[in-house]
Amino acid sequence: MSLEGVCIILYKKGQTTILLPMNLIQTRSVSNAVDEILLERIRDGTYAPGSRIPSESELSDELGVSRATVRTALAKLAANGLILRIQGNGTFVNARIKQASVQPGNLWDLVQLIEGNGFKSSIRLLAMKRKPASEKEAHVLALEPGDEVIHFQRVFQADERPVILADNAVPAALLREPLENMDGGIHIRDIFKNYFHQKIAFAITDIHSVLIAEETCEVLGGDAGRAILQLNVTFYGRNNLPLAYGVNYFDDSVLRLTLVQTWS
Amino acid sequence: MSLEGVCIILYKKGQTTILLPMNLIQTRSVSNAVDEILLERIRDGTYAPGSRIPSESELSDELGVSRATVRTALAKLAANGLILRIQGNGTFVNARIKQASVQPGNLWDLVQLIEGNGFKSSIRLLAMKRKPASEKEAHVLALEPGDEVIHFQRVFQADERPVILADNAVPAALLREPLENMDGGIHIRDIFKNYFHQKIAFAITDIHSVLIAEETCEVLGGDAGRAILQLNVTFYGRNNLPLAYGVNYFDDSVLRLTLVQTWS
DNA sequence: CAGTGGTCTAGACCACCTA
DNA sequence: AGGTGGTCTAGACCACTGC
Repeated sequence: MSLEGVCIILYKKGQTTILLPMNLIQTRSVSNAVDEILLERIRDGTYAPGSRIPSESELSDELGVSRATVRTALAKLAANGLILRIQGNGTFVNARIKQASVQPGNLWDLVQLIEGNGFKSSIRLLAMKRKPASEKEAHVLALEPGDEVIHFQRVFQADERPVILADNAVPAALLREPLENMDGGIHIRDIFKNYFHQKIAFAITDIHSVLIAEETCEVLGGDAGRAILQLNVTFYGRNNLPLAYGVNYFDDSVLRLTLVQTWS
Repeated sequence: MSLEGVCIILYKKGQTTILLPMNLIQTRSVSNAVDEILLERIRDGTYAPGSRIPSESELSDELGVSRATVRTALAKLAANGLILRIQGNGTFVNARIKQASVQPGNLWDLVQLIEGNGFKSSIRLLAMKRKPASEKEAHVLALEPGDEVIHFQRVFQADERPVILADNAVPAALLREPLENMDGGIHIRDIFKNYFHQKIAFAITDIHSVLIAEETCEVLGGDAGRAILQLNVTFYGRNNLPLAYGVNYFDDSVLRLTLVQTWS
């Protein structure tokens, strides 16, 4: 196998041997490594937009892995809309992908949403407190009336400009570690891992259109009375138990919510 | 192989042999057949919500196919959020899936959106005409000023009640068959196949929040000045060329736009 | 520890497209 | 006809989970 998955990946490009920068490596599996190599070649233009990339067998030979492994990597790229696969013809780089701002499976990832729109994202924690669950929160999180939740209010900023107002509620009973000095900027997956010792299995997102509320307008700015998007996200753990409920408001004239969907 | 993919599928359930109804069969591949069998077992409660389903090896033995084939079927179910897979433990039926109204890859499929909300869908063609492309349409469809488009205006109904106003534009130059007697109710994939001799490769959808326009309100009814969702969909062919541009308006208080997203 | 899902291989055949 | 992606197999090993 010509791929070393430990910390550095070597591969041949034409005649030369390339050392892939370590910061690109986030994988422990060969197919993920292949995925990252191909992704990098698409990004740096080695595989130009619209052009045909090498066939499965060629990639399999070049990288020294089986064709099945190449296929799982290609399947991931195709699912994210980066390549188009046409039976009997070849695999092509999707030239329109830049238009998309989020991956289909990451609608809840606000950082990705902001950066997919070409901004630099940052997060500011407005408030964090423990309080009884609202009726809606109790219903969604399957709590009894009076049960407490931890409530976070955060603002996501694009190039320092506030663009998303995010409210999140988590049952206080789930907390396992003290919340002091919590870094509001980390990924929700890690928040749950570090402070709640839970793994998130899936999320269900509701997309609504609403008139902007006064308090929201004060945070986000802009005209009163305009229509904005409201994304309600419920995160679930492994046994279908709800872990968190979030309500996110943002202006779709600033942040475009654009999804690519490949034909099955 | 104990599966016959031709038109009838036989499989064992406990001790009995089951004849799967023909109307459930839409596949020519073994893994699709397995997928449909498992889907049917989830729907009819053979695999109860939240429960653990048989392991990959058990399914592979029972159905007489290889484990890899079972895995591709399970991967499809997992991608649609119907099952949760936990390494070292098992595969579980997602008990919350009923809450979702659309599959992640089918945001543009308005029929699925309506039926996912539990209504019976029907489509009414309001107008169909040939006219010069608007500025926006010309831009999105890569047309020259003055080029003509075929313009459809349709209303999607949920239990006979109008819920979605859909405008679609297709470059007239792409038309290959006369459009008379066109059935506005068929799938867009088939419209393109039958009348344009084109295959759709992927779609890019933009989600916006807007105040309802007067004309839209006349069709959909309800309060003037309320916020509704606007989905702009561009369909592309194989070589990244745009094939159609659609603008869909609907009220998210009637039709919920809900997506399941499984954790990678 | 045994059983589960996750990864990978080497090889085979098929369906489809282009030339 | 030759090459492409699509499907399938049989077998192997690994990583993780729960007992």
